[in-house]
Amino acid sequence: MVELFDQQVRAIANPQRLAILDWLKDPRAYFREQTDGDLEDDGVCALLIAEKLQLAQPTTAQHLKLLVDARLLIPKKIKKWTFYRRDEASLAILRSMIADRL
Amino acid sequence: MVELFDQQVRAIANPQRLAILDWLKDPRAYFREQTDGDLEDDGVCALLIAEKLQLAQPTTAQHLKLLVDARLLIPKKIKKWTFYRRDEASLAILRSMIADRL
DNA sequence: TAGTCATATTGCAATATAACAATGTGAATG
DNA sequence: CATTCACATTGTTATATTGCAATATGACTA
Repeated sequence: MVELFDQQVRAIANPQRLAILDWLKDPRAYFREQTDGDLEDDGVCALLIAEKLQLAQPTTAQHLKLLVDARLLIPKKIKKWTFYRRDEASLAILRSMIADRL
Repeated sequence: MVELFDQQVRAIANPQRLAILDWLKDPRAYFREQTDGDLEDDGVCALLIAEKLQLAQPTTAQHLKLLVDARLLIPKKIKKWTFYRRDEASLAILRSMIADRL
């Protein structure tokens, strides 16, 4: 059994995943508009994230899964897309736990 | 070339190393007194840390080196011992950078 | 319903990490 | 000056991580 906290710290211990979290703070600043789904309210689709990361789709999917499993991103399926946005509540808790334990 | 920030985040992405950082906040609460070197002012010797981690000495040395390389711990050689204490300045910067980027 | 599109999953390679035993090193001690 | 002590380094093994190509899945579209 792995502590959620350890899992979360490992999730952010990677430049690509840190970049994703950072970009999703202000999706409109980093991603172009999408057809179905609002960049802010619904999140950013996996394809746009893969494109911006300059990584293959499966690699990006893996990073996204890791962040979702760690409860740092929230996925939302609409039609054939999956949109990802930050889990702000969880991130706030993580920030304060890190502040505590560091 | 690796960013210091990424190196530091990877350094804390490990339960053993997080424990070391935590214990060194209050060495007297977690470690017994040593012959040469003050637990607070000089730091805690590697042997005591290995013992508390319940890990072999080389494994502990590796964790300590990683933390020193990431500038999160400061080593101090006295006689035949090496004492380790927290690099509070560096840790404060890291905390605020994480708060920023998370 | 066949085909396409976005994403997920699987399998694989390369590299990194975490552990240990064995050994090296440099200071202290008999 | 040989030995011991504390720690560092090296070599090895097992596992985790990060990337990709190939393929599966599930939803739309013609």
